[in-house]
Amino acid sequence: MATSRVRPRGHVTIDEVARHAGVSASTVSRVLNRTASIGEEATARVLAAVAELGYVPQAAARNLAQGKTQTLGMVLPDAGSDFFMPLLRGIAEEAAEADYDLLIAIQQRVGARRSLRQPLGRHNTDGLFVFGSSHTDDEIRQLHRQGFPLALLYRSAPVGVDVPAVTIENTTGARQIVEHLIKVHGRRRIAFLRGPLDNEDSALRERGYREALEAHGLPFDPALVGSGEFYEVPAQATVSAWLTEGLRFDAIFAGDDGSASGALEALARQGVRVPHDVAVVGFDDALIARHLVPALTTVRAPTERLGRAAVRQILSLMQSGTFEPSTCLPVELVIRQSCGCP
Amino acid sequence: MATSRVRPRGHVTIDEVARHAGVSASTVSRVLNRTASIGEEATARVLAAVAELGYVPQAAARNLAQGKTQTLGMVLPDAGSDFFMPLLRGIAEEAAEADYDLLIAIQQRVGARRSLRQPLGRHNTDGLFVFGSSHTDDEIRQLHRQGFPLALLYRSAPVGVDVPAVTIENTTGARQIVEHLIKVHGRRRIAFLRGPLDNEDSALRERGYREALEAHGLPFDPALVGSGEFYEVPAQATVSAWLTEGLRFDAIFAGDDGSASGALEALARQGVRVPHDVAVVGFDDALIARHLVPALTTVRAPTERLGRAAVRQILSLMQSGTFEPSTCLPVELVIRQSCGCP
DNA sequence: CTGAAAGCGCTTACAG
DNA sequence: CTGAAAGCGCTTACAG
Repeated sequence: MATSRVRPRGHVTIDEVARHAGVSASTVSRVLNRTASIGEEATARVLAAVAELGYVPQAAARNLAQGKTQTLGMVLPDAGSDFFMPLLRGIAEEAAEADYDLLIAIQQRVGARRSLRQPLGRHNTDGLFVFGSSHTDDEIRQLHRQGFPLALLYRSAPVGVDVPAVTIENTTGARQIVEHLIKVHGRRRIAFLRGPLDNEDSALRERGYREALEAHGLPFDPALVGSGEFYEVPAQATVSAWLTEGLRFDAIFAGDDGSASGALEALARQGVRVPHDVAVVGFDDALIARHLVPALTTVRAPTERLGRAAVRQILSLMQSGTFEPSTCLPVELVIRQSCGCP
Repeated sequence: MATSRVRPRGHVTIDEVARHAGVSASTVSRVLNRTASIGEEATARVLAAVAELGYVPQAAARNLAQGKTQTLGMVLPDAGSDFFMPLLRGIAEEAAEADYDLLIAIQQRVGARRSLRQPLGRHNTDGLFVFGSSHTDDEIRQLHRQGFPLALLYRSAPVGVDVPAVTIENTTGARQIVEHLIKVHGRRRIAFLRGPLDNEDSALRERGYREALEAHGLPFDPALVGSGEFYEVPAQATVSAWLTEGLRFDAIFAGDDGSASGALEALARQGVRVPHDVAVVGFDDALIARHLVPALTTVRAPTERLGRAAVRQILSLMQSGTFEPSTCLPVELVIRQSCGCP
């Protein structure tokens, strides 16, 4: 029945290569993985056979034999703004350089949450990146307890959970940009548009905001803090409401560029001049920042670098068990016109 | 030596579940995969054991046994603009619904090109999405000849290559937006900023542009076609040069929103009023479109839908060998202010 | 409806 | 330096 030449799965196997090269499969494996020193001649024959047959090892078989997948997983929020491309690029490139694949999943929308089995886990991945609020503290704790390698992006580790976390200098960046408004532009009533209440970045940026006020003897006025949700629409609504109710302020520090954009929109609609009447600054240096009118002064978050750093940390954790518990990347003030600079 | 309770790989296997449920591994497999009808009682015991032990099948073992990976691959251009997030989301979600994983790779930068083995191929994937110009015609042809399931995104199939291709109504969209400039706003000297010369979208948009001119008896003037490269910087340079050399035009149809943004920038710098002196329109409806000043009139490309359609096509190809050779998704005119509308 | 057995394509002690 | 053999954890004819 079965013809010996038939290739049932449609791909070349290591045995065919071995036969072709006149060696054993073990030798082929060792040559390809450089996992033992092999004689010159045998090596040459193997390499020739591999090239001739176009052999590529089946990932599934390697994974099964080695007990690892050589794959890293990443869950992206359902939202998916332009913010994630640089992150993805950093992770994918750095992972590829270390010969790891990247499996991604889009977070299930709220409601359908956690319906079936988790898309990413130790059944198909050697490690997982956890972004911002894609997982709860408890979920992170549980994964970690199972001994599953994790790296956190844009958030720090829950207490007692010893995993690498890569973040940015939120507090410093926020303080610097608010101080810029105070010192360079003489603003004194600076409003803050915060992000979601459970968002760590937002909390730290608010801290920086308050530190800057304090450092310059300005009072903190709770009335000047409103909800921007890191999103245009709510930010616009908040600023419109402020204007309607006659709140006095001469600057707005938006928690991110999205809410800054909403703020600009609200101000423009009511004829408030930016930066003359009200200065506006943001955070992230998203793609739109340069295109807003006036061009947005903001804090640049090194997103791609952060992705790369996270890959290095998780690989280090997986390979040697050691890692930097927390890596905090510096940010950079990006001065444009919305703050009042020329 | 080896304790019988030791779990060397740190995960529950199907044999443990079988033992726990008092059945064979075959039965467990059948229950989980619904691949044969199993007695009620056995089913219940298996399910209970699975739940109790928290069993999740190892992907590698399944893949090896089944000869498939249940994974789809996607190569993203190195560039990685905000354009890709919706695409990725559409693909990832639709794939997840069909129980497929998504493996992504970032295209190697030019120069390092194709250095090692391909990151994505039949060794780790059941099918591959090919975006725009990420692969050459020859590469596509070769993959197809190897019988590897492919779906093309934002490009049509090379001649003689019978694979599903999902595109958008480039020509119609371009014709419509140019006709809008002609009919509604009375523009008669409309310039075109084309994309890369090898880009299919750009060629089709140029065709739509020319069709619109022709339909309204306007002459085609080669001087009015310049390079925008689907990118801000070159578009800005081209428009600046036009202005400097005194080229007369009363509208610009930019091949994409990125080049439209560059055009607006160039016009603003030289004090040309938009849309009063020169109307500007784009293509894609990227995130920045609404934020440009004036807000950009453009053509909306249904990127997420396109991703979903591509998944359905490749799955159909893989499962039944049948597919729509070409799916062309409708686009939609998005009227804002840069064309002259109020 | 159910199980024993073979097999998927690799890797890796073990032995030489 | 090299090979035979066992094993990774599943699935799936085959037999009953």
